[in-house]
Amino acid sequence: MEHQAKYQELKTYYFGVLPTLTEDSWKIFESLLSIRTIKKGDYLLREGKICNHVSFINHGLLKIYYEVDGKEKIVAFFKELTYCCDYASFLMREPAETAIKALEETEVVEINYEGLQHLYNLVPEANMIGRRIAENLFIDKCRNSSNNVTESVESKYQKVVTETPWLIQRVPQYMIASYLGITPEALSRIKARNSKKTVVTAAQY
Amino acid sequence: MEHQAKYQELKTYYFGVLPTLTEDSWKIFESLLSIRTIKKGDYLLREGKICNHVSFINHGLLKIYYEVDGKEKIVAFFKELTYCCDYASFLMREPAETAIKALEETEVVEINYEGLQHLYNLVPEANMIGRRIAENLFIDKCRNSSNNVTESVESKYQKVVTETPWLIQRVPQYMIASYLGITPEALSRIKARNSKKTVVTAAQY
DNA sequence: GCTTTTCCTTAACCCAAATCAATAAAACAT
DNA sequence: ATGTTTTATTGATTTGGGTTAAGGAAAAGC
Repeated sequence: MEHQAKYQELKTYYFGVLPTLTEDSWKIFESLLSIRTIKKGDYLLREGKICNHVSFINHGLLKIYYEVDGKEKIVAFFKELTYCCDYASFLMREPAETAIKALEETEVVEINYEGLQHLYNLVPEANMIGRRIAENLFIDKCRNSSNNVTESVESKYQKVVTETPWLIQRVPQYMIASYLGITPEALSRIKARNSKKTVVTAAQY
Repeated sequence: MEHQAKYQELKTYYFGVLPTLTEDSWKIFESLLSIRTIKKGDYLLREGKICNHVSFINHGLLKIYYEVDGKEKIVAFFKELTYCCDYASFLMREPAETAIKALEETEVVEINYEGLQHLYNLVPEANMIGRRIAENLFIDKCRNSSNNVTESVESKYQKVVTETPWLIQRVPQYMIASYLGITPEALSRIKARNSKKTVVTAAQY
């Protein structure tokens, strides 16, 4: 099967750190997966729809965001070799308050809600994996909002620059601004201030 | 045993909505629990320590907060019949960035990290419970930060007033302010503005 | 190549909330 | 009850980011 290599990737990156499933369990899991491609600018999930899949990204880049009085508030970016989902909508079976849109041509391997419940029933060990995934998601979310509370916009931007340089490369600055919770103008000013500082500092030596 | 009633409460409120454990599994779980009381003003968890327990609150009230340049940033309040933990520290076995402090005399029933892992090993169904708990925590966190992004300080305050009136009763206003991410002065002004509005509105009829 | 659209920057002005400071009101203790 | 500490309010001032608007740079389209 052509997709075999994709699934192998998934197995390695997604579950590599997790307790391994038996070959049989893995087969069951694999049988529940499907592949989807999303063109740049298209939606993986539309606001108001129930999120019905957990998607593992083979390649591409997506954003998850709220739309509040006409303006986007980007919550997160998802790139290849991570999973992507409005987990709140997915788990609660409620309409999503967010939308997920592809910023680049994207390919995902996904499992749908029924498939996952099926898996939990058929393969009890999968509960442990599900637990770890939920735990990791929660921890990430905690770190994230901890950052938002603790740090200034300025240092949040610095963190993006140093910790996720790929983001700067791959998305326009106004989306970074939205992600940081400020306007593009404000981010532009912050950058200007910083580069001025650097020049001054450099000039002193 | 004197604590029996306490554990019954826990069983009802904490696991009531969750798939029930068998009597035997429950016995194992129960054997791993212990009781602790925290005096008003004392810590359930100190910043920098690894959070070693998930605590179910029998009675009392706690706050979880960051301390950033001398000022508290309150993340959440926990009252009786909910669970309380710095889950990020607990799961990652990392020093907590938060502290948890009792705002009232508090009694908790808790399970420690080793106990919980032990439980997961002995009672595989517990993984499902752990999964559901992590999922719920994550969803709560999502809702919360969604709120923070989407809504104005004003409407966040209104939400606290209408949705968690007990908070207003039980904690001083400056902590509500911290929870909302503003200064006590700012909250005082919001209240003043609102009551003025109400008076004006009332006078018009 | 040139045009068009999209994105970024800069400036002037405005506003909500922070800060600083002083006072008032509650809560607590003896 | 009275003094002490803690909490809440109000005012004056500052500030960081929002808003509006305009011009420049870079990408995308043809």
